[in-house]
Amino acid sequence: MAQSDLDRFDRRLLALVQRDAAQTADALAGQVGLSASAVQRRLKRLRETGVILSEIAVIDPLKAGKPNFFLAALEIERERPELIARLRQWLGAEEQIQQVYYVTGTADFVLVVVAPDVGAYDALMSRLMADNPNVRRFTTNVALGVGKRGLFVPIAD
Amino acid sequence: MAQSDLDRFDRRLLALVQRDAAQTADALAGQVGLSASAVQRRLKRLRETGVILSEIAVIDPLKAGKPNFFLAALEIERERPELIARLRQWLGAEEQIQQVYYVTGTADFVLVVVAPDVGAYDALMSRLMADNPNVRRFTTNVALGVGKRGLFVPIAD
DNA sequence: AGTGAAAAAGTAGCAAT
DNA sequence: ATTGCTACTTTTTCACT
Repeated sequence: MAQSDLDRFDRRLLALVQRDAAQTADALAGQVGLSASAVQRRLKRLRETGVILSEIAVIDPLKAGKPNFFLAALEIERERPELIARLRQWLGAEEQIQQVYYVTGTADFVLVVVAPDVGAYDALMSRLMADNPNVRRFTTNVALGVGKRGLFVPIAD
Repeated sequence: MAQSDLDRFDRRLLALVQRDAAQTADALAGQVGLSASAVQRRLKRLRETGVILSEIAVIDPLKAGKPNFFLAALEIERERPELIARLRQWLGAEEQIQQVYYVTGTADFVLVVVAPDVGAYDALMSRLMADNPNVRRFTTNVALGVGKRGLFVPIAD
């Protein structure tokens, strides 16, 4: 499903379920101006075509787990592009690595890492360096707090 | 509800619904070893006590919206702590600012920003600087791609 | 896309542990 | 205090218009 396949109703639905995926189809129907079954059909299609990747519960880290957040900026040797794919795969497989951004600028990759404590973070990053020789160095910013945490994607309406 | 109030069942439920919040209580019940009604009660309680903040649909940015991601590192004047609360509030109110981390190190705040294009990002950051005089400067990393995007919080089992 | 019936899931009360 | 069961209600699913 390409972006152009999303009509106004789909886009409005996506905006709504990104904020609250637990709403009933009936509630959504009222907001977008369709019947409940039309909403169901559209949501089903959006899930099947991968526009909606998943529906997840967002947990308050202060109330469950009390993890620490770290931001790591990796600098890569670009001479060996074949190693980059391996690195991406490695990053994707680590559950403590929550987010991976491939960036330009002072760094090449920026990671959002969540770990129970500094020791676990250190252990993770040691493994990262040991397993991926093309990571030249990295810098870490330790998060003292998290002000906001979301995955909202704005959709042109 | 403090963390210590979460027993083994709660923790296992949280681990499961963080991956898939659309599962039925019956399916969850089988995985944690409780009845469906016990699961429902616990989930309700976890929502009411704010351990579960929300349930959201995760959208594939490439298939909907095709936004650009930016990582902004803000450097703050610490001389006026009263302005920091205002800044935090400002950041929280902006929908394009998806995530805010309060960090130590080279920067004070790191933002994950999602915007339709560079122009929208520039406009946002101009407003940020205009409205918050205590932001001394910021650096931006433009994301060429996003390798992974999640909010999973590991919970000691 | 909407309608309506059947199936499934969620909610609430209750006895038992 | 919390479980599992059961009756009840809501929501989803699906065939049909």
